Amino acid sequence: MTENQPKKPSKSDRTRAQILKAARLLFAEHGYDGASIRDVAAHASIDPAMVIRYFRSKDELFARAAVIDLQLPALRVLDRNAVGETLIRRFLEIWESPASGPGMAILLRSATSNEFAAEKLRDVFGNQVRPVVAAVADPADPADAGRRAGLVSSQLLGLAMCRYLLRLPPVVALSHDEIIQNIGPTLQRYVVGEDVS
Amino acid sequence: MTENQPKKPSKSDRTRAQILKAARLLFAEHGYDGASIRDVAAHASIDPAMVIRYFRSKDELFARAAVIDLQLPALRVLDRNAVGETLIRRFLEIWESPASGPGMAILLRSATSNEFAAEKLRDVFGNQVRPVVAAVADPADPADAGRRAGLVSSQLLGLAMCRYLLRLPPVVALSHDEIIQNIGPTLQRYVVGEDVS
DNA sequence: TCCATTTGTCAACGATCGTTGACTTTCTAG
DNA sequence: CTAGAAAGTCAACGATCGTTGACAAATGGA
Repeated sequence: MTENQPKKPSKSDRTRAQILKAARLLFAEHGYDGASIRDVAAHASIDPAMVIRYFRSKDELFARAAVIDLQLPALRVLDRNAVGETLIRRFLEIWESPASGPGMAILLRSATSNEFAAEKLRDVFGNQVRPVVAAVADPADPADAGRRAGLVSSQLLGLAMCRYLLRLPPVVALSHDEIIQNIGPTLQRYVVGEDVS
Repeated sequence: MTENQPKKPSKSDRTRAQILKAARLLFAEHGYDGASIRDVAAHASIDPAMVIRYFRSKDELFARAAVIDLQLPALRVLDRNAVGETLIRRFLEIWESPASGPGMAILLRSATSNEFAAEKLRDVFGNQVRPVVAAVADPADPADAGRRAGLVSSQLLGLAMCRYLLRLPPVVALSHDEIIQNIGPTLQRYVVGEDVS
C-alpha cells in the first residue's frame, strides 16, 4: 500500500480547490443547470478543459460540491424541552455562518429539477436528520420517528426556501430571535409533542 | 369594439389548448429548463414550430402555463379558531385535487433556478396568501400580517417541497388526517397566536 | 543539465436548444 | 368551385453546452 500523501499542497491541489470553490459558489447561486462548466472555469481563472481533467464530468463535479455534513447536535433525552430551540439555532448557523459553506443551498437549489440532488437531499434527511430526531422520540416506534423527522424537515426546508432561495421579503426580514421564537415551538411540538395516529 | 368570441371552439383553439396542457404537465414535472419546447410539441403531437407560432416564445409559454389562482377561502374573523385547519385543507385540495391542476408545482419546480418563476411565486404570496392572512390578523399592524403570512408560507411551501417535489418517503406517507392534525395547529399559531416583537 | 511527468492552452466535436422562414396542406367564405 | 386565409410541416440557423484530443509550457527529480 502506498503512502496516502500526508503532505502535498502541490500546485494541482490548489487549482483543484479553486475549481471546487467556484463550483460550490455557482451551483449554490444558479443551480446545476444554471451553472455551466465554462462559468466555473472563468470564476476559477482556468480553462474549461481543466475542470473536466480534475473532475471527470459535470456530474462528478456536482457530486463533489454537494458533499455536506450538517453536524447536528446529538439531542439527549435530558434536554427534551429545548430540542426545538436547539434545532432552529443550528439551522441558522448552517445557513448563515460563512464557515458552514453553501452546501445546503447547492442541494436545495437543484433538488427540484435534478434527480441526483434530490436523492442526495433525501439521503441527508435519512442519515443526518432522522437519527437525531429519533434519539429523542419514542424509541419503540421507528415509524413515528420518521414521521416526526419529516415534519421537522418540512418546516426547515420551507423556511430555507422562503428566506434564502425565494427571498420572500417578510421572511428575509425576520430577525434571528423572531425565527427562534416562532419556528422553535413548532419544531418542539413536531419532535416531542403528543400527536396523532 | 368587436365581439369577444362567445362561440369559437375553432381548430386553432383546440391545439392551442393541447399545447398549453402539455406544457403545464411537463413544466410541472421537469421544470423550466428540463422541459424543452420539442418535448412539449411531441407531447401535443404537433410540430415544435407551432408552439412558437401560438405562443411567441418559451418564456411566454411558461408565463401562460404558470397562471394560478389559489382561490383561498376568505377567512372571516368569526372562525378565528379554525383558520389553521381551513388553510391546510385548502392546501391539500390545491395540490391533490386534479381539478386544481399542477399550477403550484409549475411555479415551485422552477422557482429555485428561474427568476421569473420566483417573482411569480412572490406575487402569489403577496396578492393571494398575505391578504387572506391579514384579514384575520391584527388590522392595525400590516407588518405583523406580512410576518404571519410569511411563516404560513414557509410551512406550506416546505410541506409541498417534501411531499410533492422531493418526495421524502415519511412525508409522502402522511395521510390527509395526519397532515391536518399536525400542520393545522402550526398554521393556527402562525396566523392568530400571540407571538413576539 | 536533461528528461519525464505534470499542468495548462487551444480548437474543435457532436448534441441539444430556441427560433425562424419557406413551403405545403387543409379549411372556409363568397 | 375557387381563391385566400389558416393550420401545419420541414429543414436549417446560430448559440450554448459538455467533452475530447492534440499540443505547448512548466516543473522537479536524477
